[in-house]
Amino acid sequence: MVERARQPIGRPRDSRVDEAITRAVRELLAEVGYTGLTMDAVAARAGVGKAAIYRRYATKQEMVFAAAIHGETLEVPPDSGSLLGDLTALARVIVGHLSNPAASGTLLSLLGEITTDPALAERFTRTFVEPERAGNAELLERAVRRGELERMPDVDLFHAVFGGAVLSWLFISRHDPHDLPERLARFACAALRSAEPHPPTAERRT
Amino acid sequence: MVERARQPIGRPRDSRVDEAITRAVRELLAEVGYTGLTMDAVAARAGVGKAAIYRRYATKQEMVFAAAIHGETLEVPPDSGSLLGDLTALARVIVGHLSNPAASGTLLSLLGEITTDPALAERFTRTFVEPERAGNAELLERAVRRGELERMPDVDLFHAVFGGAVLSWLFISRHDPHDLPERLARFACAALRSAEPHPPTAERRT
DNA sequence: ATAGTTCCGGAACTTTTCGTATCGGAAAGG
DNA sequence: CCTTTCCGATACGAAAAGTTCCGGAACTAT
Repeated sequence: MVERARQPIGRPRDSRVDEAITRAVRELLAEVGYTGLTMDAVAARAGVGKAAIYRRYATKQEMVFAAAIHGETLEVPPDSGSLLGDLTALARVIVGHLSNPAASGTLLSLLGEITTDPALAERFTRTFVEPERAGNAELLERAVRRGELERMPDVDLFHAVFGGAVLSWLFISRHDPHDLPERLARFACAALRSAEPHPPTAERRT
Repeated sequence: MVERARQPIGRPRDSRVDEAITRAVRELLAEVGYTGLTMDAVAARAGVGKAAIYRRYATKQEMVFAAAIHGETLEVPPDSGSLLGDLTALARVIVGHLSNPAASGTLLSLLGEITTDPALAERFTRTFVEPERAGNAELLERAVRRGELERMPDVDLFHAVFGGAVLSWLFISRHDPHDLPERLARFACAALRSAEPHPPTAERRT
């Protein structure tokens, strides 16, 4: 009853095959999109057999998801000394990631699939959404500690506004992103600074 | 040589077939999503032959696009008397439209396709994005005329922020939208009101 | 009325793609 | 040496997109 044989026996998997598959998926996603991507094309470009792919991923959906999130953690930008500077840097990080054609095409196609697949939605939330929300919260906490903000803002709302604005700017309006970070950061900064419960009529003042 | 026969001859198209196809597409999009939608399923549910579909739309993409935007013009909410009220109403309209499972699934899947199809992207912009941006501009102009805003804000940025925030809230964060309109309107209103080029140091004053 | 045109639902057909299975061979452990 | 698992290659069945034909119906022009 002692579970001992933890190391697998048999020929081990070739890590170069993993890398070739991931690279092929990303290239093809950028070129032909999610619906245009075929398993045979992935196998051909990666120079592997289809069996090698299905040994790793059960479905095309799973393969694409894995390739899309492979090491794609948005890092929190370093403390710039001001909320406006931090927000500008954050916007630049998001724009940078979403400007990658492979990542953007994958993200949008995945969003379409998510509406009908609760399990995929759950994984997406844990892998993508939660870490980014936590990063945003950290950035806002710095501003509170700095004294730029009196209290902690509505993190959920800020997260939706900031990420959603970049998403909409790039993929719905399809504008040039070159000066978006400055404009968006100024907009968000203004909103956060004047986040008083009741604006002009100061009914309660300690 | 006189071009006279402008009215088509032969059996006219049955408008009930158009309606049945559109309804079937929307129902199926909500149930199985874009990639899960098949032409055979549309034909079966609509109770029509596939030939009737292909007589109207050349491709699946075109059919879905047509069904998605069928009379889906976001109307500008009536003047509520204040910018905050107008923004809350606008957010409610957007949330209402995007909460429809058929419309939301369609929109997201379409976004994924758009990344690899410039022609589709162009049509999407003209049909969806431009009218909504114009509606936002009208709403902001009311606030300027009312005196709530000193000058016209950055409409492109506002449009991306407002729509993008709802999009992200619903489909990326996947939160409950019931109190989003109020929170988002307050956030955006605060940003718009304090949109001064240089905040405290009033260097130029006429 | 009748001929010509276009529509209708239904069904057969071709091509493409997903996912599985099978093959000979290679790389690891027992 | 033997078992297991991997490898690339290929073949296969099921499903689905898109095309095409059918017999019949509806509408226009003559």
